[in-house]
Amino acid sequence: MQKKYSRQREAIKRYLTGNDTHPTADEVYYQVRQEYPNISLATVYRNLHQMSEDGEIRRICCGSDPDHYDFRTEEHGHFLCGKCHRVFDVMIDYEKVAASHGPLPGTAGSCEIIYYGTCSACAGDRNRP
Amino acid sequence: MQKKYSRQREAIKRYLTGNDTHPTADEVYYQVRQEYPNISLATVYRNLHQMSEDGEIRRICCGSDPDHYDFRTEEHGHFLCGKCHRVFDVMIDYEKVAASHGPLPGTAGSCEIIYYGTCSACAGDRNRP
DNA sequence: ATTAAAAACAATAATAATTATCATTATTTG
DNA sequence: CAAATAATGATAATTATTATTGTTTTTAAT
Repeated sequence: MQKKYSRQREAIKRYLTGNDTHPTADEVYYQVRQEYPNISLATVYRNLHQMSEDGEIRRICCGSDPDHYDFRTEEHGHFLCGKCHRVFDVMIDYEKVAASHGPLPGTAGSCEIIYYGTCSACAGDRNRP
Repeated sequence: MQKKYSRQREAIKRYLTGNDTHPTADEVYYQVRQEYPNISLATVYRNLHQMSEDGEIRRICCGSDPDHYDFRTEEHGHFLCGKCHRVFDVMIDYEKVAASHGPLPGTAGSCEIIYYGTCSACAGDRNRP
């Protein structure tokens, strides 16, 4: 099945690329809807999935949060804020990490490093009761 | 709501503790069923969730696999085999890891490190067509 | 430009994993 | 032992995601 162009996919990719907050399928859906009001959520999922398969983008599975998507494909880590549910990039020296773990039970194709916490913005506005 | 004893929860905990393959809720369900044939899947989920909240066990969210549960609560990493879907422990020196990443966008409560690949057992028996 | 073939679409049904509800049972405490 | 309440089993509901299907776009060839 050779790939064909689609404006919907392009819009999805464009939104992802222009945004360093790594959105979920839902967020992409609501944004791209501005431009294509009758785009289907299934189309968003289909294209996000396809593009990650093709290595064009990266899917980030973080905890119980729905999957987020990242246009940066180079190896790097992430930080999920438990309050605003945004995902931030974290620069990591993977060579150093490789040197700091014990033997693996097989061969690894990839390594995901995710920090869970509260981002400084959310820690700032504490609206106490 | 103060906690009460339950034999079902004990059986779940016992199975988890006696097993270093980190099972999913489903696997726990089918095992504990041997002992308590009419335990409910909801009971399994409820207790696994509750125990992770209480810090008695750890929930491992790995990729698109259903959640796995680990009786070891000390900080360590994991390796998910994409073929047999077993999760293995990986010893990691977190101090070294902390020294190998850039600044975080907030304060992290935990850090999950997961390797995705194929375990040696599964790499061994390659039944080619 | 027309048209035929294939891929992508919108709408929606289906699935999988997990959580919530609720009436009944088990555990604790007096 | 009896009252109070947490835990259970059964099942409904929810959430995120994938599959299906009939229609529309895109591509390539006339």
